[in-house]
Amino acid sequence: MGQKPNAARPPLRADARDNRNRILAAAGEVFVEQGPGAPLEEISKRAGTGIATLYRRFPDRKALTRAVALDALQRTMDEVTRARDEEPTAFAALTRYMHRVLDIRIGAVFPVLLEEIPFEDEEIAAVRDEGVGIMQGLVASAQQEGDLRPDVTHGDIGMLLVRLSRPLPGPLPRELTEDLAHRHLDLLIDGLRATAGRAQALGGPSLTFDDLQSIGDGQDTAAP
Amino acid sequence: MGQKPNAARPPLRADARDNRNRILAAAGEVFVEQGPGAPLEEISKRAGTGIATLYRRFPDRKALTRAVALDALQRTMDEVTRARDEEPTAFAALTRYMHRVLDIRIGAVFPVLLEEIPFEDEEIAAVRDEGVGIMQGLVASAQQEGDLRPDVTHGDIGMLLVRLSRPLPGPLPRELTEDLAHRHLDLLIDGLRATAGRAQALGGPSLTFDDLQSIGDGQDTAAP
DNA sequence: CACTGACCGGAGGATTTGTCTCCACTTAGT
DNA sequence: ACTAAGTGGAGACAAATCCTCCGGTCAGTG
Repeated sequence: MGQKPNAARPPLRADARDNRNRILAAAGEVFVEQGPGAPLEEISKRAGTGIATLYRRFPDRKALTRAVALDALQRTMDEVTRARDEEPTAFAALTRYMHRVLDIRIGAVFPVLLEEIPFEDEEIAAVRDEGVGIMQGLVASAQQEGDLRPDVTHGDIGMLLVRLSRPLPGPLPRELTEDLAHRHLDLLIDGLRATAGRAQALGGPSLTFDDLQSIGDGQDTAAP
Repeated sequence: MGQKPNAARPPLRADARDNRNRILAAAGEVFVEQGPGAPLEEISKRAGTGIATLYRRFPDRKALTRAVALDALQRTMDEVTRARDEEPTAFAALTRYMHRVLDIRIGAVFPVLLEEIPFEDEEIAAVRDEGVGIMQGLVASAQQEGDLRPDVTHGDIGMLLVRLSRPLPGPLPRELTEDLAHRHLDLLIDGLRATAGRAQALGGPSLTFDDLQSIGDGQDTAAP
């Protein structure tokens, strides 16, 4: 488990391995900035390699997309696990995790995944579901401990992270928009806190991750 | 003032006027969903007209973009003015305004404006600055009245609106993402409220609209 | 009702943009 | 020092998009 079916591939040479990682990182950035259809040449250029190198490691766009998604998901898993284990309260773990997600920017990569990769992809689904499960647990705990307002779902948190992760369009330099994202997340976290004199409960649909999944199923983008 | 230099154009025929408006509306939607580079044919199709009609009214992409931006800005101006005049408190006006902006989705159109239209465009700058001025006034009042936390700027609010306005990527139907946007705005508004026992002030840069403007000046997207 | 000039749709040529392959050159690893 | 793995970039091919042209239609008027 955890190895491609067609195993026994000789390990990459050191420099090739480096290049592969650089391409993966660059692809993450470019997908976040320009969307999942961004030109692959842009990615290879940003990685400092030729276009051929990219195609050698990832036979087509789908393979690259998938690798990026898997990589980001795994890092996110790491973060949520570590946050849960190291922070004193569930709420603290949640906030720490949220800030870290902004840094990874998986929030912005994740929707790409949703659009381009079938929901059934096993390897991805496994990592994803485990991470979602942990998050769900944190949310429930934080609500039981009275720190997190009871009317939000882990789906809300996920979607808010997506919103905050995406870079603001326009001429702002990247570093600045990232600082702003953290600032705005702080603002949001204050809104997530449980408070005695809350005016009223939230309106609108309170979706969970599973709801999103079932909605996604009925979709089709085929052309005649 | 307020009329194109080359005035005295005969008024459009009724059906042509209709088409023009439909194109404008469709362009707004498509730009929001697909970005400012979206194919013009998609716009004309969604407006229910032929591509030629679009080109007849708007000689090129820039003209269309500009018209969309101006239209959205004017509606936003309307909303902020009305909110200020009709609501009992500045904070109430602010929240009402924010919800209305989500409906107009100018938040998502505005960055397009920033990218495609020169900052010096007089007609646009006039409407924009007036709207920004009113917002700035509302923020200051709400802070003086003790309803709005003192460490946010009108720039924060504007950028948060941009974040919330943009549709979530992925297969969610449009209506659903809009409902969710309002839900999440409510969450955010609770974070914006002034509260006695606030943990700590916000970190990160606290930019105003003017800061954004001066940052935008030093940009260039020319090709060799 | 009949007329006419404004208005319309959509086919299609030109052009830009992106994908992916091939091959002569370079370099890590023994 | 040797060699198999790795590399880069030109360019053929394909797709998407722009924008114009022209025969047909319809709103508005007398």
